[in-house]
Amino acid sequence: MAKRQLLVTAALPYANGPIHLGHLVEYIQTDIWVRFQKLRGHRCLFVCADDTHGTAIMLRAAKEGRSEIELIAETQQEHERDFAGFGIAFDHYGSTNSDENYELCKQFWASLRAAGLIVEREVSQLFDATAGTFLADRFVKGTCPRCKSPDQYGDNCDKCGATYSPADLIDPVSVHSGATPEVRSAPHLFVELEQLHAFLAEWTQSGEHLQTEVANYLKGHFLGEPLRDWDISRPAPYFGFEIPDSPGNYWYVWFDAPIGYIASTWQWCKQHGEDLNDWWKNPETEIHHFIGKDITYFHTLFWPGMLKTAGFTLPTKVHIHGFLNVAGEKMSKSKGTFIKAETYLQHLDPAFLRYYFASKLGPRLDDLDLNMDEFVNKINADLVGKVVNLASRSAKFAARTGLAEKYPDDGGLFKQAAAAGEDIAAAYEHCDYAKAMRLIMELADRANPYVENAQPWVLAKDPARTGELQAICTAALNLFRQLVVYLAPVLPRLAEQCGELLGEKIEHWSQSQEPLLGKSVNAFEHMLARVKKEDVDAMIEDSKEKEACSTSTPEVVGSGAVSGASDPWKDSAEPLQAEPLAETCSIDDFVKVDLRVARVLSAEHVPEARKLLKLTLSLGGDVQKTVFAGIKAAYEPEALVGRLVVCVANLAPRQMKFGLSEGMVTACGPGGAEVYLLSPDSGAKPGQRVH
RNA sequence: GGGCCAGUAGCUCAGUUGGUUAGAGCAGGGGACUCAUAAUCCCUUUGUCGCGGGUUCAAGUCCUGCCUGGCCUACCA
Repeated sequence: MAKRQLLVTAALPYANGPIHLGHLVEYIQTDIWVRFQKLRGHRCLFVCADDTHGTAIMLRAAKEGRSEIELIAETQQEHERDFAGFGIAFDHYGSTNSDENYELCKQFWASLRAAGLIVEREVSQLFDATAGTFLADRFVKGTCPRCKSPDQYGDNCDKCGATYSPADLIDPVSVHSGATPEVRSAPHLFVELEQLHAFLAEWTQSGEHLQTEVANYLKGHFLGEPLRDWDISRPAPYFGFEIPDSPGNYWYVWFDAPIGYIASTWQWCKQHGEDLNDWWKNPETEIHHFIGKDITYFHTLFWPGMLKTAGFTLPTKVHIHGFLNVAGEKMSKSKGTFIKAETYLQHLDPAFLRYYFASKLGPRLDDLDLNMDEFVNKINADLVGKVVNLASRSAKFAARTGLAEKYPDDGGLFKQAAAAGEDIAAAYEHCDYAKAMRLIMELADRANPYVENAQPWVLAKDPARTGELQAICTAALNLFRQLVVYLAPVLPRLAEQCGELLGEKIEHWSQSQEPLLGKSVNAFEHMLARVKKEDVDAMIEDSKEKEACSTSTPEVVGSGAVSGASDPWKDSAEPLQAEPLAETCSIDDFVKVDLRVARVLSAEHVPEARKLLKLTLSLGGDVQKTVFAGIKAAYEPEALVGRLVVCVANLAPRQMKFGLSEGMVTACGPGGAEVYLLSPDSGAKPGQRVH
């Protein structure tokens, strides 16, 4: 087989938070692929780095009263510790805040300028004079200019769906300081990506570089119309690199982040006396990016465009995966399913998660689900019961005899499993780890009955039959070792332990093709402990507690912080953080809103609507209102009929696709299935005003 | 509304270019063994292959319409 040269990257984690299990899907997926390629004898370099620039880092550092440099150094240390804990073996882990990255950014920039892709335009943006910074759209809140809903973000209204610029908001407020921002205009630099349209259409649609569903997505959503200019600069103050020919302006974090892939490679090259061009300007080198579906846009349009313009090698493949759900739902801090890497490692063996993810990961970008019962079962049944059991049931005997000189008749098992190697390798190569694990476990399923039939424990009692015993154990341990070679990309620690047991390191895929003979066998030591459900439960419990106390402090915006000392409920600070307090309003402002108790007379599904229920409310007497409420995911219509709710009774009626909505019912919660209607205490009567 | 994916045993899934009687693991039931981490082994129950049409000698597999779920996107709130 021709030796390939591969450069592999995983997405750069942002230096603004800890690694959690969702991140680890990607790093484990990538690490397995890299280990597989190395095991196959290819030259493979795995680089990554912390993504360190941008407004979020700058503001957090300010809030914590320290420098950005200090913050990103500390975060990077934590990230590297967590990755090491899960056996993610980067060849180099850098930072986007490096000299090499700045140097490369300048090169890319010069190329973009030379190609005539950069244009300058004035952009009006809200400016927070208190915090001294321009405000990205999501850092401004205010009242929607169209439907007058309060507390909307600066780019669009999640009540009426209007899109607008933050300057259009009524009574805008900076999320950072609570100050009223002012409109300031500043020159911004844009990349005219449309000039590369033909190239990007060809590159994305060639069928070679992207999963088909991704190619279709891009075709349908972006490439069908002119590509929009990309605003690539941010005015000072901004934590990042200043643009050399545009003083006072900084490259937007998404410009320098992917360049960090190259910068990290360069740092490795410097340390190892290699030439960067051999990796990034060499058509023989394959470049593979592993990313999550949320950053598809950047890696499949901007990034290839930048690489093409600057004369670097384009990615051979961009491998895109889905998100992680836990117990069938999005990870939730309050439910303890938002599990940090660090927390996991306090309770469970990283090998478990590596194997579990491997058994679930396919080549598509479907989301995957971490189901705790399945997790426990898979580890115990597959790894402990099937694979490791082969060694633990035969190694004790074999320690006495050593491995035979000649491989015994095992009914063709070793040969069959060796022949399966190419299928397993192909599954790894195509990122179909679920298939690879399935194939490997099929082999394991055949190995245990062999031992069962051979009854080594009977032979062990008869000294005259030591030769037979040795033969059986030689087969059993070789079948075990063969499985471990196939599993080595997923379970590197198990591969090491197998190497220690049999006195020969596992270093190459080809070791699965020939049995190991004539070696002594060391004393068997436990390789994997069974997973206990209690440990899993404890981890989840721990994730809940951690969250409750860790968020009470500095990040709460505008909190008159409740003292934590006498708070027996330990309510999380998350909801308030997710939606900071609105600007102070006067009593006069408040009385404009006429809240009334209302009884739900009827509630029905609106067949064409995804989120809406149609409610008929009574305000007493014969006053009724029809209201469309976005609570379909949370409530069954039948359950609402007869109950009292609080409605906004003087809201301007609004024509919706499905009819006229004459008010709204009050509810709280993040949305989706988590919506909680307000109810008055018993005794309230429809029509009464809420004061 | 548009795009993509999925729907096969109680659960998780396999099923290659259409080709015998649709499979595996787990769970359930019965038994065996005791080398092994209450591990293992043998036997065993369960299927309108989401639904309806069509192509074909032959459809889980191909085509088409529909239903359900997921993700994305848009619109409307």
